Amino acid sequence: MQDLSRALGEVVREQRRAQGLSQENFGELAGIHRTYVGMVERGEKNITLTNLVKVSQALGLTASALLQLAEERI
Amino acid sequence: MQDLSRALGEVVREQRRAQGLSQENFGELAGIHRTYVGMVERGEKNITLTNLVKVSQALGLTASALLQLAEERI
DNA sequence: AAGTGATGCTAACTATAGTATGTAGAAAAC
DNA sequence: GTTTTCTACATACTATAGTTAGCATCACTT
Repeated sequence: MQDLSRALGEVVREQRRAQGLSQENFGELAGIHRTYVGMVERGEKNITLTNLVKVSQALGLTASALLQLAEERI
Repeated sequence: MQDLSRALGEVVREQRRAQGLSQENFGELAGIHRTYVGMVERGEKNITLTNLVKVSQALGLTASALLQLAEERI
């Protein structure tokens, strides 16, 4: 979903900032590239399950919990 | 995740069968190809968010709820 | 045992997710 | 006001997700 990707991006950005991390720091922590973090946060990417898990873990959340936060925004 | 994909596949298969649907019927309902349904159920695919949502909706679940069921199996 | 429906599996293709580099601009730090 | 940090964006590349067709097998039905 387009809306869901956008909502997910918002949640990721907020949670990342709440942890005081730059996109670059966060990317290293999650094991993904800094530019990709930006794309996800802007809702430009249709993320796969593996990367959703990476992002979730870096935020200290389960993938389902992160998704639920995104769903609540729609 | 590999484990999570496998677990997700198990859940999808069980839920689909609980609805009395073949992979083909389910595929049509979800808007995805029957062989792809098989691949997902066998945990061979790293599903994207859009397809996770399609599958979830066809099962009458939210994406986060479906994912949570999968996570509980690991 | 022949026919039918459901699923597994392979293989080829196309679309796009994911990776990486470089540039530019804004905001904060100094 | 210069430097540093962060992010957006363009572009190009490569990996793989997603689509499709075809064939094999299994279970059930008649």
